[in-house]
Amino acid sequence: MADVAREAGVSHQTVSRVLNDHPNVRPDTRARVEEAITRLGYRRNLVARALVTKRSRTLGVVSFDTTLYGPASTIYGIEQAARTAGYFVSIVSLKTIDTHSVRDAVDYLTEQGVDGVVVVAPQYSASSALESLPAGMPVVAAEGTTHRADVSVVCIDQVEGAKLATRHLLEQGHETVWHISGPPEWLESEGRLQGWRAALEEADRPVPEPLAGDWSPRSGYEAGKSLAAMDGVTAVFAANDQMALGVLRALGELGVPVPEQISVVGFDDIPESEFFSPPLTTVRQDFDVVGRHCIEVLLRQIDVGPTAFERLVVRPSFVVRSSTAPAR
Amino acid sequence: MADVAREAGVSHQTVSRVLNDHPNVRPDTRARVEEAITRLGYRRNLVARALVTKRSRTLGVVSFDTTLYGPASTIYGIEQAARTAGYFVSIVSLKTIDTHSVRDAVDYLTEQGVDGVVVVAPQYSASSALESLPAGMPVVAAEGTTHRADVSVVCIDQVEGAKLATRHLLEQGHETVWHISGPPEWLESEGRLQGWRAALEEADRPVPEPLAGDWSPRSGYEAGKSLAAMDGVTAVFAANDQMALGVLRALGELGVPVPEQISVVGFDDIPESEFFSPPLTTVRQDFDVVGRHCIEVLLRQIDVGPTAFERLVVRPSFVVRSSTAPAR
DNA sequence: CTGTTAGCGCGTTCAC
DNA sequence: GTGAACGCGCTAACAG
Repeated sequence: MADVAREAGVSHQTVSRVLNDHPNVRPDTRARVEEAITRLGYRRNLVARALVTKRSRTLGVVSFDTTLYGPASTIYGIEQAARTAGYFVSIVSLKTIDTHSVRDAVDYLTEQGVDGVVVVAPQYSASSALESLPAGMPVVAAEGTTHRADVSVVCIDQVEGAKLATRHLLEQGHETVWHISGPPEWLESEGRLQGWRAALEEADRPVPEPLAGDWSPRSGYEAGKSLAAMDGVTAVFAANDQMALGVLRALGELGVPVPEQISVVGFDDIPESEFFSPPLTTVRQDFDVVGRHCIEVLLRQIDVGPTAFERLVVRPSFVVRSSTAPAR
Repeated sequence: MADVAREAGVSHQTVSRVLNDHPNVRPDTRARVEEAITRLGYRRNLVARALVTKRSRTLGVVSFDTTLYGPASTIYGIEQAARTAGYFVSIVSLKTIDTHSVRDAVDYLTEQGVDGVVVVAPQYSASSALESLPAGMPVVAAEGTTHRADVSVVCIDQVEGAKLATRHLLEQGHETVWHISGPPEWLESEGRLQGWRAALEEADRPVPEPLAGDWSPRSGYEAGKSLAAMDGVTAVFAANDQMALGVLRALGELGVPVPEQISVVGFDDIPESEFFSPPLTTVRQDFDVVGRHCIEVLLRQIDVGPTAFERLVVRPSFVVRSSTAPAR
């Protein structure tokens, strides 16, 4: 910066003003400085800037297994929105999620001087970790829940999504709908289970015992085999598309035609679902939007202060394809 | 830090020494300082530290569409390895990849003061962007290629993987193998195309015109329909699993039995492949390992200086499942 | 409109 | 083994 100042024949302060779009700079000095900057290929040092402004313009993201479609898409949305707003994104992906690991990750990010943190926290354990976070750091939870008044939440309405799926099946004339649930520690499992049960009860239908899955195609496959062995199963709602894929595979192996004999619905609408055999009817979640909302909320919190607690719920939509049909 | 020093009755230098595990500190003073640190809940300011050491302990990652399975897994590996080594990871994911956007991303990261950059650059355009990067910044390319002597590369042997797939099909007695390729601007498309062609030529077989895909299941679906309409097609090698899924879907729709009439092989081994109908024979890439290697190489480059250029090739493996069978 | 001065929180170099 | 001074590159506050 000193070099640029010398080159342009001004003080380093003026260079700083040009860099920060300060109004009080004469156009021609500004031009001289800008020219010097490009001539010297000068890049400012954001670390030094962060030291004095106490703002690093970096946001932290803590997530569990960024390899999964949901987290990956959410983070993508976060990153795009953050960069557009001029922020960097520093990521920590946890293999095991518990109160300590989330706390540690946030501490770690805090040392680095992040201005705020998004915790992608679809598990109860992660959500409870939110409770113990140090106050003062702006935090928003994506897909989480919390009792704290100073932590904002952005999430997709899981209950509504499950209702959409279940009602669709009921409208097709199915007597009831079986459910393959996700792992119990996930909020999304709980929400989908609730929505499914509520839709069934609203329609006065029997509520079968849900089958426990773990999000993996394999668990869906096992559940699918169990279902095929039972009597009277005509409609299945799997808590995600991977498990629905497993169901499709199991039924295919056993020669049970889908959707003729059994209708199947998933949840997520991963890019592959449209090309499953048969193409999967599913609930679409717009993770991108969730990511963008997270950044909006977080930046607002950073800028206007901790008063601006918000809770944003994104509505899912329903995609009908060929894995569902009217009951015979 | 001043507070801690006061609390422990020492100077802030001594606190700094304790924090950095400096040997010249008496055990009891060290204990006093450590106690003061925990009592005050002190966290050091890494920004200030970075300013004076000129090391931010942050690594940058530039990637295209982090939603895709390959990049997401690679980045996961990178993040794990980096954090283990005590580094932060700052991510930039590009929606369009060209020389300028990659350059801009690296510049952006440079301003932030990253100690090194991993460019996940499976496209030619990204690779060519590597050529124009400013010298001095340690850079490693994951899945890229470059003529620069100061940029290390870590990649998976695409040619070998394609040969594995093609030879497997040939060994099953198929006369030749058809290929659905990825988009031409991707290095991986090129490598897989080459490997497929080489394996065919080695065995003195006719080389059919490849069908152009774009990685999406839809493009595989279209290609599958074309293939079904042709005579004598008994074996297909799709350049990724998503396109293979599309092929499976198209053949299923048309009533062409897989693998009885047509055998299908994919590439990547995404978690879903095992549960396709039928389960997909495919080439497995260990993205995790690639990510870890990238960090190893990058850190070596940062520590020992720019002399340590390396090129690391990871071998893919082959997974036989039920989508391939002997030719009739 | 522009320059001067001070200091952000730390590590490094020297004294002691 | 420990402390005092100095400076990393920048912005804020004030002076001119």
